[in-house]
Amino acid sequence: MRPMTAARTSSPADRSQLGLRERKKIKTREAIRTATYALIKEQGYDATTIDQIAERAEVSPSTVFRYFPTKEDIVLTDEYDPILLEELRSRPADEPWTDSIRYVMREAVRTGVEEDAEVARLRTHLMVQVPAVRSRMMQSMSVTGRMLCTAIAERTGSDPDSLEVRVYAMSLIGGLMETSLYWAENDHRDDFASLVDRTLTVLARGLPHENR
Amino acid sequence: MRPMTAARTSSPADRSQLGLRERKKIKTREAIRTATYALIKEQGYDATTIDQIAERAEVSPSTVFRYFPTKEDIVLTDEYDPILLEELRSRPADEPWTDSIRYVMREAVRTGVEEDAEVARLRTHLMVQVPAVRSRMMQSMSVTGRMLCTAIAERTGSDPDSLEVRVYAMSLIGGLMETSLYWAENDHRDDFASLVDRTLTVLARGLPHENR
DNA sequence: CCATGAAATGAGAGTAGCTCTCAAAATGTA
DNA sequence: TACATTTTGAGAGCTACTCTCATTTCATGG
Repeated sequence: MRPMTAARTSSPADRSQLGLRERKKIKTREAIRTATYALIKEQGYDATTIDQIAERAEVSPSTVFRYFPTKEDIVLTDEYDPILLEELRSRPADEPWTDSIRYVMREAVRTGVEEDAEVARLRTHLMVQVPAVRSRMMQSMSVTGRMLCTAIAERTGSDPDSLEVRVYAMSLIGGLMETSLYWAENDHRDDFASLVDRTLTVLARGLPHENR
Repeated sequence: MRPMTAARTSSPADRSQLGLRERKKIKTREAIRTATYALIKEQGYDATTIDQIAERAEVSPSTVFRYFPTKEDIVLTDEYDPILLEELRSRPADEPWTDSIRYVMREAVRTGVEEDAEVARLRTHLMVQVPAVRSRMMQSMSVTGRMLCTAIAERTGSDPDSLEVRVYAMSLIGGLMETSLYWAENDHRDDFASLVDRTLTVLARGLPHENR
């Protein structure tokens, strides 16, 4: 999951371990991202072309596509899923697993937003503004959903491919997606962690105070 | 909502009422859709170009884009939302609204699949196979989600823009989306209405038989 | 330190979705 | 039949994205 978090650049400690080649690749990746963010802030998403990004990052357009499959991915890509899965597995086995999910989600959100609040805001903002970005986000969320399925199945001893587990996971994803949009639409005024908390409560107990 | 239903072509009775112009427009629209479905069945989605579609439908490529904003829309577009909203409003006020939703969803699904089972299958199949189609579907589902927000808010007297209502609606949408995918991935062997029933149960009561 | 192999990059051509403009054709109306 | 409006076609143009191939950059063993 990566509701709207910053890039998880490998820590500087690791980087000096790597060969010149690897380090250069990381630098290029960052250069492209940085250039993209800057250009989008200046001109908006649609007005920013790959050629412009390439020029500012001082690479060729070909290279941009070598690093990122699509324009949306430059803004969004990150790999939080394995970390999330790891954390979910490391929760005590006797903890009710809905609590585990709540804990892990809150944790993921916290580190994500804290790491680079500005990028988090830009990303959610683009999710609201640019349909292509929103779509790409949903797509990556659904990958996270499949991962959640395996985690939930492990924990509950059920089949990860069963309709029930899949529906549960995707409803969770859908809810969290909407939470991100809500946050951005309200100009990031709310505390995102609290919003996530409320979301998980709704998902667990349904809408409050109504004739259900 | 339109989980994977057929085109709602206006009934023939209405059509003769319209002028030549309107009738021709409807015919063109249908020709483009028919051509697209046929070509996709022959060659697959990606291999089918707009030019081919235009040629088979005997219109110019420009006209194709005049009728459908994107290629995905040729496969997916329909407007069931108003009907869904209408049906939801016509449910008795004292019925628990979760029951109303269950009833309306089941009804929508039933008419949708019955209307043209083959198209329903093709659509869900494409949702699984083609990321662009899936994305477009999710996008249109989220529109349905907003509509659901107003309906739920009407019924429960809550704010349609509140986080809780929005999260609830989108988790519903996410769950139903996954149901469609599940149906297609299992080669449409299951009875779709039953799947929807199970989905709504999960959403209402969570996963069964587990340590929650 | 250099030669050899591998990996990364750049240049460029090509495809297809999609937009926009403008003139021609089809249709409704007086 | 003549005029006004709507619909269509033709075509130019933009951009994301793919693929190929030559060139450059780095790693490594002698």
